[in-house]
Amino acid sequence: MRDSVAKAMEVCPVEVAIAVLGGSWKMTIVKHLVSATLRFGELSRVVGGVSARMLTRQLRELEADGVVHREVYAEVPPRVEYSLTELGRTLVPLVQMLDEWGANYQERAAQSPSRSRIR
Amino acid sequence: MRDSVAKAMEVCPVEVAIAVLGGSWKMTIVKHLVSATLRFGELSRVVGGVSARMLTRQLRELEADGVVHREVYAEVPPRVEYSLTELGRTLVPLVQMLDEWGANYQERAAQSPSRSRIR
DNA sequence: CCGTATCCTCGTTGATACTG
DNA sequence: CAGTATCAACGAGGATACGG
Repeated sequence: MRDSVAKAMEVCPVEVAIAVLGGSWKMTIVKHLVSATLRFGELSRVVGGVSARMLTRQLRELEADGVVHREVYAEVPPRVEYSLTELGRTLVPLVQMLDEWGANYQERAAQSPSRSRIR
Repeated sequence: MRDSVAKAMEVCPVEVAIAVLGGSWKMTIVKHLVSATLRFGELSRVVGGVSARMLTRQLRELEADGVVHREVYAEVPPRVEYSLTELGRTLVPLVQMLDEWGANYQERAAQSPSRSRIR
């Protein structure tokens, strides 16, 4: 398990969940893998604005945390497919709630578009 | 709104939720505020191992994101109380799910205590 | 009691170039 | 196609000291 997750375990279960899911683009990745198995390049496209370097890193962490499965096909050109593990599929209702909450938050923000500038 | 949240809005609603809730100790703070209004010092105690500096910072961000309300009482000695806003209370089911998922993850990890050391 | 100010370190991320 | 290597820049976070 990753150190950040181990550290979260000493604090609170909610922090464990955040440690596993809180990385940049991670939940977006999981969200897209809910409905389909995707190749690296496909993920790169559906997740907007992520570099190959970051996408690789986030996928490796999700794999290390047992959420995502990585299947490599020994072909030319190479093909690598990513899918949710059994554990990953337990995230489905969570992803839905987060997505809905985020969308609702976005709507509210659109109604009062002030910026509070915390530094 | 904070820049990280604005940035997340351009990616995906789930990222918005993560941007608001993903900071260190944030969900732990929210979790504890679900059942009670708490003073700064009380939060400092129930959230383990957080410095005053970080706790202040996380609380200010949660306030900026409209999740937490900060009430200052002009007394000596000073008293500052933190509570959930209406928006913050919409997080309650989310916090419960994250807590359960994290606890379940922790149980699984306890059964296969391997470490994958991703750097 | 409830913070802020300052300094410093370390991890994370972006950009770019390269490879099996 | 699906990455890795390398370097530079940035920001989060700890330690410590101080203030209203």
